[in-house]
Amino acid sequence: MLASLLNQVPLFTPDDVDAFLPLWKKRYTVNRGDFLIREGQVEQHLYFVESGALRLYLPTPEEDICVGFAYPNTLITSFPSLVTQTPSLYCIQALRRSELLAISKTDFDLIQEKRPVFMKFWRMELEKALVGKIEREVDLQLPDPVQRLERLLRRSPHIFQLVPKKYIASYLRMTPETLSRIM
Amino acid sequence: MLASLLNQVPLFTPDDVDAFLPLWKKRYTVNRGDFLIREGQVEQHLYFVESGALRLYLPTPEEDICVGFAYPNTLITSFPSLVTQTPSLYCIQALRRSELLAISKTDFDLIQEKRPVFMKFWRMELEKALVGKIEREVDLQLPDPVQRLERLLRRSPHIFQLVPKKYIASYLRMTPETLSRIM
DNA sequence: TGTAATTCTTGATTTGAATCAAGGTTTGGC
DNA sequence: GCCAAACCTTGATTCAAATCAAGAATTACA
Repeated sequence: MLASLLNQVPLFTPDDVDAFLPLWKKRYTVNRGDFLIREGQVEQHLYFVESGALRLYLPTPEEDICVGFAYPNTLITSFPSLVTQTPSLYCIQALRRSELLAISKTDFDLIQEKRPVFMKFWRMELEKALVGKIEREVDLQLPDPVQRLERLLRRSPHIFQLVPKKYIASYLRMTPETLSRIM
Repeated sequence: MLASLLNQVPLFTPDDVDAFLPLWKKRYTVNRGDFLIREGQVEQHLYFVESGALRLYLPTPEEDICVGFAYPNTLITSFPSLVTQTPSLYCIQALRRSELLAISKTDFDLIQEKRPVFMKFWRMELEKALVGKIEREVDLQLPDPVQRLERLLRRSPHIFQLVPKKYIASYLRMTPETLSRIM
């Protein structure tokens, strides 16, 4: 599953893939409600979702702010914590029973040093992620809830099947009631 | 100016810096109101601001949505367009007379291939940018305008000196009237 | 499969930011 | 240094989304 995805990356030779796959050493199965990481912990892993669904959110005194979702074939981590190795402000919680593969930061850093193609790969992934966040930044600034919804429907229609609407409402910075009324 | 900044990057040897600096070939001086890039153009450069101030925004039928600022010692570009080499949705406009240095995408890509340290440098810059955007994503989701303002005041107090408040208001997704009332 | 917990929907009401408007201030350019 | 343009402030009013509330539908899992 991860294998077939990596084999589709034009950058990688079969040998690159063979060097990479064994680094995804840990296999996690989490139940609905379980946490991959909680606020205060330092993120040590990058996760690949094989099955299930998860939410990434910032807990605040008032309410949780949902900032992302993960589902099969996507990567997830508490990125700021992983990069800076400081305590995470974010939590990652399973919305249903989920299976994940994990690679440690150490192993990931090492293979980037050993094989430049992985640094290039990661650079490209970061560029894609940044482009996505820039689009998201615009989405969040739209004053009209209907427009915000439309843009998410266009960009990620599948998440409406995978994730309870109340989390999507938070992600779209509106109440569940408002989302329900405009859907 | 750019030189002294690059010399502070621990990653770089003096030789790296010597190889990099000459690639910043073009020098632009733009007047207040001038555009570095307009919607529809394909971004070819990464810019370094030596003096002045600029805004990065998405023009929409209703209103401009301000998504960023640049000021001395910062980099700016229409990132999605630069990376994907597709027409830019964004505009970059000078808010006052500004002086910039520019490196072409081609030269930047080449030096990353030639000298791995530049790939590493760029990866780190991308990581920083992504962490910044993740913080910004949370800022934008805060329902209370006062909290949004507070977070910007904490993170970038200097821009209040550099940029007209009406653009800051847009950046904070509120009207100039609201910003004026809460400042 | 049955039952409890969770999530979703719909209606009534409140509230706070947007809008509209006008006067005052600062800034840019000649 | 002067003038026009741009920007900011403040007040009155409007309006759309949040809140409050309750019942319906769906989902989890024993």
